[in-house]
Amino acid sequence: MDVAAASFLSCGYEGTSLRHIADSVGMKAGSLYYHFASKDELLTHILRRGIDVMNAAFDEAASAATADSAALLTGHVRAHLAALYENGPYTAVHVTTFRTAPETVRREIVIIRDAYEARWTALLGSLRAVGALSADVDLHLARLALFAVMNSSVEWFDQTRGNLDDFAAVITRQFWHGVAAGPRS
Amino acid sequence: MDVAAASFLSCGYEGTSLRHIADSVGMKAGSLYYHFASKDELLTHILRRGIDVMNAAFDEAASAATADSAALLTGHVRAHLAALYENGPYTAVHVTTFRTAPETVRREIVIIRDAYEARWTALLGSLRAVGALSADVDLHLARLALFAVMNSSVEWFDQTRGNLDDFAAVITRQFWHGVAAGPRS
DNA sequence: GTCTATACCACGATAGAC
DNA sequence: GTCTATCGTGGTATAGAC
Repeated sequence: MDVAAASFLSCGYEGTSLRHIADSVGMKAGSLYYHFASKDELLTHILRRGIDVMNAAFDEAASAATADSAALLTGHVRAHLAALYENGPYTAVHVTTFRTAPETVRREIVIIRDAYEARWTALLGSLRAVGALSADVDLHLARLALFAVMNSSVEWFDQTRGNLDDFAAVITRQFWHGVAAGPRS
Repeated sequence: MDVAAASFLSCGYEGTSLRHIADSVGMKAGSLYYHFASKDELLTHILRRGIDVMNAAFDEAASAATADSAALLTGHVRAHLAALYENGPYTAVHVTTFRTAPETVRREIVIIRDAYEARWTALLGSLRAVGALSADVDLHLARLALFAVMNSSVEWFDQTRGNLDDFAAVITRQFWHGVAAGPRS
């Protein structure tokens, strides 16, 4: 499954062939069907596991309760990035391959995916409730923007060069305070 | 080419078949080869055109010289989004399909793509030079974050429901000032 | 649980008639 | 400029031996 996830990650759904996966692990293509009923089922398993990892990371970040809103958010960003980079390709597959997956797969996965995203929207909502987040930001848009930065980073962030804690901090900081100089107008 | 671009956009490189493209325009697959030497060349043409559109949009935004830095940035964001949404699928293909394109295609396109991205980094650099942008932001990271939000929006922004000017304004505002409440710490 | 062998299909691409 | 016809390849998936 590791090999399959890596292939889905870099080659996409249609670009991944069961023959190549089997070859990579020293098996024949037909043998894979002892473990999985179809290519779609294999991908579904991988995507499911990816979301499980994300949820576990979210749980851990949530349990480290902090009074400071910015620190709480940084912790969650760090957790999401860790899921993306430190738990094999399962989570990252989501970012790159969900889009082109067959409709049957998407319909099944989108449910748990939405649940994960809802946790983030709720997190931002709670930050707003305590007055840490500006009252006029659209929670939905804010979450999408944050996800966009975190998820797109799989295409350009080199984890061998940069520290993940620093990266999470700088992303959160930019999201939180913006890039403008000086005091807020 | 419109049909081909739409297919690359929604199905990806491997998921797009020349037979389907031909069918959609009432032709036979073989006939396409009178116009294009290969599938790769077809995709290359489309990606090239997408970048041309983006550059033209950037030019137009740059020509509308403004003293106000935030307004200048908003204009460029509006232009990039317009390229994404108002010029057929050519620009959007870039966001979704470049990643899984064959290496030969990517190698050719990445040059002009990098040039476009460099224009944005230069734009942000000039904003910092006039003191509008905080001195301690990483220009490269800031550009990537902004691109992440703009480009990912093709997957969730519904242009039939939202006005593009408003959308550009809200994205820029969030990027510029952040989401935190109250005065900057 | 993995193998061999294979069915069946869709793909990109080419050749040559019209 | 489009057609028909076809080649060769590689895809998912199945059947049955071991």
